[in-house]
Amino acid sequence: MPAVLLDQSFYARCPKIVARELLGKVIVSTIGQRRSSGIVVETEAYLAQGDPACHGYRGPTPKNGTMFGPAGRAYVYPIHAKYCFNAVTQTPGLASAVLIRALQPIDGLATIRHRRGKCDILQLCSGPAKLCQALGIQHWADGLDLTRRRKIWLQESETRMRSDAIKITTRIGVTSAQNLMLRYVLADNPFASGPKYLR
DNA sequence: CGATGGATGAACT
DNA sequence: GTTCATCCATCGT
Repeated sequence: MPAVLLDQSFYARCPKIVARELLGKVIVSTIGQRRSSGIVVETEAYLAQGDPACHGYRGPTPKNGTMFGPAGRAYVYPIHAKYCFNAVTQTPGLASAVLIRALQPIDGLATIRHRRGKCDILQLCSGPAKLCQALGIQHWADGLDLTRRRKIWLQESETRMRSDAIKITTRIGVTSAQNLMLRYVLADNPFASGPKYLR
């Protein structure tokens, strides 16, 4: 019996709620006939209103258009020769999303290690660009419908997490709105990114 | 067409 | 702590 796919009603909510509830869910990639997956252990919310760090803050552009579209789509953008993966939240017209920042790898470890060129399991998906490389996600995935079981999707976890304690901190790497507590991380999880005091 | 800058990551000291 | 390679949409000539 296949795991329960996260549907549009899951994504079509406030990004703070979605960011919190995505922790412990599983992201699956079936790119290149290879399945790779991991448990989401760290997310960040980017708000439609009052959040200058959000890419949609200054209105729609060709680059951020996906953020203004329907919930449950992937918003993938290039940064510093790498990519970051977000799930679009709320309703069309509101540019909000949740950035997936770190995973605990589950399936396709050999594929992930090959894509990453690294061996240490703690370093495979501990950062937004790292997990994109690990799962084979690139700019072509921008706009992809995550509510279909096609190439990339998110589903309920079939295994219980060791701990479900959640730590909330400021976001990593943003230069504006540094005061907002919008980063969600499974407490003490070694697969998360950032320094230890942020876990 | 060249310059710029960013929700980064790796390799340094 | 630091530097810097690299992508690509956007913006200013």
